[in-house]
Amino acid sequence: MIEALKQHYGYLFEDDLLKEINQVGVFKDIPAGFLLMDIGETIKYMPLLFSGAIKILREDAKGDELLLYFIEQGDTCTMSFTCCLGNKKSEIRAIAETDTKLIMVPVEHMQLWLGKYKSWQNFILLSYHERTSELLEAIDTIAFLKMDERLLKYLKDKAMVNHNDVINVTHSEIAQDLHTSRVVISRLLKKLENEGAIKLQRNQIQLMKL
DNA sequence: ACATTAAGTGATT
DNA sequence: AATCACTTAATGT
Repeated sequence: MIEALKQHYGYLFEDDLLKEINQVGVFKDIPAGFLLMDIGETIKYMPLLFSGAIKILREDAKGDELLLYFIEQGDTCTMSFTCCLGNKKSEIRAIAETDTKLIMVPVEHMQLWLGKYKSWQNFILLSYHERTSELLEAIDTIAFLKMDERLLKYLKDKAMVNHNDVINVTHSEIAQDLHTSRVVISRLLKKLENEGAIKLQRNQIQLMKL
């Protein structure tokens, strides 16, 4: 496992830190669709991604979801950091978008390492910055883009994290992520298909031009 | 062959 | 852009 760590995080962390991560972390193989963290749960571990992607969702009062952003390799969940300081509960839901390999580090080490390792400090600050940017982007998307533009962005993002232009989703799953109705998605997808941007099949969408 | 789930469509608000 | 109501198509048992 230490080799895998070095391979993915060696360029970020010094050897001593890698060793510590290796000692206290738990390596996990997560299948696509697995619920990693739900709203209201206390966060005990922070994930360091090796490969794959995780989607981060917000939920409204009715239980409907809204996709905020994806986390990819080299990323961590900043929420886990914020929460461990105040022992707060998660305000987001995290679901594995693809099969994902990651290492779970107990949160109590995070603060310790902040003082001990400069590289860890940088990593946390940088992650913070990246997450904040992505949140702002998510807000912009919801506030300023129309549904057809949001859909197109969604498809592109999805293709990117999956490293594949063929996406396996149903229209209603998209509708859930974008917090709209299936009918609307079906219509917009149909329009995109007529424009030649995508190709539709049952449970599958192929992106033609990006 | 039948039931279930996914997707397409017109009409209305 | 959302909702309803209905149709058609694909898929599982």
